[in-house]
Amino acid sequence: MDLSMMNEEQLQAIKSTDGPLLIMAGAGSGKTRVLTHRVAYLLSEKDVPAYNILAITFTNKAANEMKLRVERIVGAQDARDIWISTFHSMCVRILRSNINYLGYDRSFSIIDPTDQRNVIKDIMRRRNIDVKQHNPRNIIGYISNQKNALTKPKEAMETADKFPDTLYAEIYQTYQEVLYRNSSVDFDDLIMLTIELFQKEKSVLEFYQNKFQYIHVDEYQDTNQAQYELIQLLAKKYRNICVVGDSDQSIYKFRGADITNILNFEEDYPEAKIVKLEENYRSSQTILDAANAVIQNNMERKPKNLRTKRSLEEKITSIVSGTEREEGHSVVSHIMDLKGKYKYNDVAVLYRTNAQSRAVEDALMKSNIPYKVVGGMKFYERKEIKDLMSFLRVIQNPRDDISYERIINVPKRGVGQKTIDKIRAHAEAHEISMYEALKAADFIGLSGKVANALALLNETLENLQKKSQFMSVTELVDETLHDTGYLEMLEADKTLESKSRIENLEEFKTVTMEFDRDNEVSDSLLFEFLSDMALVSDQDSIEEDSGVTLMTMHASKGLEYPVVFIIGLEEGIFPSRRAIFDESELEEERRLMYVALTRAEDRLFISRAETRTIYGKQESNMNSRFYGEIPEELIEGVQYERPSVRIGGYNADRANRPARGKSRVVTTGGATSKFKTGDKVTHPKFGEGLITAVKGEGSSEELDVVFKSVGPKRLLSQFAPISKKE
DNA sequence: CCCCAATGCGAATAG
DNA sequence: CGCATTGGGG
Ligand SMILES: Nc1ncnc2c1ncn2[C@@H]1O[C@H](COP(=O)(O)OP(=O)(O)OP(=O)(O)O)[C@@H](O)[C@H]1O
Repeated sequence: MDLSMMNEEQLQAIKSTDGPLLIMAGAGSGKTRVLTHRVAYLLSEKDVPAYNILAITFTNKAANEMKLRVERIVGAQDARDIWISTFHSMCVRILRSNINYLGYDRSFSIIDPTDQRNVIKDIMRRRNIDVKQHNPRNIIGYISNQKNALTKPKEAMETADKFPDTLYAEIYQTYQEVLYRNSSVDFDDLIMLTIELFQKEKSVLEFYQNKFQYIHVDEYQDTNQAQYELIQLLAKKYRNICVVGDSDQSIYKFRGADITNILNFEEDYPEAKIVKLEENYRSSQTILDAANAVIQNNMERKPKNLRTKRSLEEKITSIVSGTEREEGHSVVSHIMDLKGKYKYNDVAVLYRTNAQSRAVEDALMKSNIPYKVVGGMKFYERKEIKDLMSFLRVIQNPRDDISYERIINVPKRGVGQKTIDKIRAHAEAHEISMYEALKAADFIGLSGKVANALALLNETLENLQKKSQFMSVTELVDETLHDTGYLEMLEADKTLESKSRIENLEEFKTVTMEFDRDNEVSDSLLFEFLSDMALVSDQDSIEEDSGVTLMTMHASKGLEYPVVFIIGLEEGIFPSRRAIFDESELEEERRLMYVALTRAEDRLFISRAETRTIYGKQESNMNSRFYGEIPEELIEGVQYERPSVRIGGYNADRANRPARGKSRVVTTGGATSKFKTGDKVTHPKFGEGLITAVKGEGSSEELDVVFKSVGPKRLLSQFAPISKKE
């Protein structure tokens, strides 16, 4: 096997096959390449059977790419039995074979996040809990946290000691019962239930422990407690565990990721070997210098320095625009300037929130530049697609009342809330599913017309269920749309909207066709299709075709582009307003900046707007502190002003001054305002403060002020007893 | 039961 | 601003 293109450390990582191994891989140091070759090395040089190898990747796309690369090195035959997948896919696979031990059907559904929300709201409604007092979002977050920490409802109830946790724990319990009755699981259950299974059925755990003698985990810094536990269990017997990660790239704390997993690896496995990959093969020295400088502002980190053989090349270009629309146009004009040197495919535009894509999209569209937006409002979130998916889920899992309720009146067959309540009551009284309950329609007390319509629906579903056993997914979709009358309903309605729905369903069939191409017809086909669909990530759906790529910085993790734009570098946007006053959240934002910076190979553009429209209101934000953390000699396109204020340890020097550059200078806050971002003010009660944002205008103008004494406050300009200092 | 218009309220990152 | 809920008339 040819390993000549590997450097010394990479070789070490590849060849240290036995025992625990921690690969601390800096950005762009070739960890993906190392992981791939390590797996290939195990197969071809160490004669480890593919059957005994597990590799966990962060996305399905990465899994498929790794599979292909391993196949290219050792041949498809030798690679066939290897498990390369994400945590979630792995768990689906394990649960599919074993979930019956936990009482769920093996045809279980993976609940859609929207349905999940509806289940929570429904539970709240039944318990007369006001959704205005308790945001379902918080409850979903609570439940997710519990599951990531492997806390069962019972335990959550016992340990909850303060409101609203006490209430949330009860909702959690009911929620879990509802899911169980529906033989449905949510994303977090996939991991938690797999662990539960392993704990309950030792033989199953032993089976997988013996199977997975060589375990690899990519992006280990972003694993959560449950995933950590799962790996611990699996690796316990053979202790051949190789984890790869970079603690500076941990950006998923908000969904439970725990950076201490990677930091404590050496304690978990005292015999662990550690290999550091610190040579970056991706970026110019300029870009790397910027990234290193920024991340150095994080206090809670082990020092590390990435090196590269590349030299100081083109400087980082700073773009300052008046509004977000102008920012979009600036980005586009810079992209046009790159014509000849780079293709559209080489360019990525990164931002903090999905909503920021809009202005860039508009500008790209006007200039006829092809582009693709990753994530955001997905194709699969459209009504017609969700309806179809609900039909398929019910066909696959008749216990899935959650999906059944969605389609029970689609197309319209005169079923309303009253009818649903009746069926539900009957189902609950007899501890059966609604679908099952309808077989006894006569006893429920429905009107003849409705009862007939529902009997027909059930018959249709039963037939489709039979068809699902021997049809391809594409065929089944066609049959479903026809038999249920869904397509007919859309065709009968001649509106543009219905036309577009039909088109979308056609489009959906290209997805099913691709799936059918790769998968044999079997009685597991529909299950696999549905679980694959549930687990697609944003990165998975990045299309290959030419165009500029727009995505959040989170979605960009692991990717690389010759040209990168980072937009919206403003306090309150990036770092996010919600992170500004919490040191550890701020460090996470900074790591996100680090990830974004290190995506770039050659050219990097950093951009901000003086004012932007947020929820219909004009706001003006200060320059992002991250901007100020990049050494100025690496940046072109901006002149700096003298440093001035310093508040709460935040170096406001360059950062808070409206920078002057290529674009043009805009006075923040508008001409009518007395105050502008960056002004130092005094307040009779709060003392000295700094204006961090000016919103709205005239009498409704609001000021965000950070006071030295009391921290952040929002004041109405008109009434605030403050005066400008200096 | 269905549909539309008015209203009111919330608001990040994601599998 | 955009979505979800709500209330009234058909
Ligand atoms: N030994 C090598 N010689 C030349 N190029 C290499 C070598 N190792 C890796 N590379 C290149 O470096 C780039 C970065 O590799 P890779 O994507 O694996 O990095 P990474 O460690 O996953 O980065 P990140 O953590 O930032 O996502 C790739 O384009 C890869 O081809």
